[in-house]
Amino acid sequence: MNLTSSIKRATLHEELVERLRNLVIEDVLKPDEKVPEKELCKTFGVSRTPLREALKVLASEGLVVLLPNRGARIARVTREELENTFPVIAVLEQLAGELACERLSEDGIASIEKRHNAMVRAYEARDRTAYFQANQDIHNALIEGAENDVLKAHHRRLAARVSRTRFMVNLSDERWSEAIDEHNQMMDQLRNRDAPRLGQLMKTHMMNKFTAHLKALGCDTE
Amino acid sequence: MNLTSSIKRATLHEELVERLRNLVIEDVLKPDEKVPEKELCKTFGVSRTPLREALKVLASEGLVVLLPNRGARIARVTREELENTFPVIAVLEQLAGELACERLSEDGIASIEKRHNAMVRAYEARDRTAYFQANQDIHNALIEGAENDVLKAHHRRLAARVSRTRFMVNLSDERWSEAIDEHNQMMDQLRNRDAPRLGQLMKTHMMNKFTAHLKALGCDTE
DNA sequence: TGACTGAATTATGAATTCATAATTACGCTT
DNA sequence: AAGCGTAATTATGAATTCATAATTCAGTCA
Repeated sequence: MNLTSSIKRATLHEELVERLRNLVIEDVLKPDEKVPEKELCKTFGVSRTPLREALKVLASEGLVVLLPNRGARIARVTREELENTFPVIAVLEQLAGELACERLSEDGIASIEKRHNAMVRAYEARDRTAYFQANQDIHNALIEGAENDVLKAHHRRLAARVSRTRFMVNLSDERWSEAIDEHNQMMDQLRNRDAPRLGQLMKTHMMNKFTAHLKALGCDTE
Repeated sequence: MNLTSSIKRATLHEELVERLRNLVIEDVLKPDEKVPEKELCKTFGVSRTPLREALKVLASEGLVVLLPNRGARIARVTREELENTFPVIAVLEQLAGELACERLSEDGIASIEKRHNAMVRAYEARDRTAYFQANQDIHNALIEGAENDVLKAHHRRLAARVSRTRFMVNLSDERWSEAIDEHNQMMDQLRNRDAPRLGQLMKTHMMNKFTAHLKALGCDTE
């Protein structure tokens, strides 16, 4: 147990960054919507100063857009931005795969295998929710296994940015089966501890995922 | 000429973020030093509010550390952080190389070749300053040529974080000659438009650069 | 002399206030 | 009634104020 976890939160703006980020990611605050400064101040019971500080941070993360003298709006993720973000996530996951391959303990690999099996079972039961959860667990475990905080932080930021669109698309049966196949190959290479091959597999897996994702979105995201 | 370039700056905090970032990168504000809030307010002629907003943003970028009720300090870059950052920069440059290879116009390649030749001349004249400048120009041109703002933004952020240490190390003659060799190979593959090979070259070039960098730093960075 | 205590000072985080830009509402003209 | 212009209202950015936490410094006692 982490010692700092019991400490509530040192500063209001940090807490607010966290909360506002979740509101954006969970799509409570919708794209292009104006951020209701006054209202949020009331609901959180804080003054405008810390809230505005938090908005500045979120703006630097790209989650909100600040228009001078016209307040903050929730950033809209354009298709172009998705197309730019995905390859970056892919190479970060490639690196994560390579590093995790070298650094994970046998127990760590076993733990990922457990999640992998859970994911396969979810697929066989066609349980999308369980599948998405297990899938995300695996990717997170690999990022964690890379033991590189810089990589983790940048991956996290990028993932947050596009996570909203994940809920907007449906996984086709064809792509789903492909994805499972790719994950099986990844699991094989992880067990082999073949870092370059796992990295390559993860990169192409992510790119395939994104291609399917974009295709499912169609062109109406702009 | 960019139309927005004539507009001074919309908000104080944006301008302050920019200025403070430069003060950190240019090592005017030194690692572990306390950020002199009051003093900076006077020199910039602003109140504490926008300055503190800027500090929050810089903290989210990792350039400063905020200690609750104890103000802000300039972040110290540890050896561990360097070791984590370098591979991430390397894979981003790999991706940049791949994309630039596909997207650069012939003129764009010619322009890089000009900078490349300038770099080689600087090497032959053993002009370190000119070399570093030309070298950075080439890398920036490749990032730019990738035409991916997300990649560019994350690369920029990471580069800013480690740029300070660049001034701390001396390039050995041996490494310098190796670097020129690597750049020649990169230039060849760029002309060939062999994206995977250029990407691979850039990744290993960066990793070699970093290895030399770390070796030159020794273990006294912690 | 040197470490400890506690008051004075200073710095920090957050609320409030203030000036100004943007938006809305209203009346006026055609 | 539609469009324009101006006044009222509101929202925004930034300065100021205020409460509190941290630091400094003087005085005390071992």
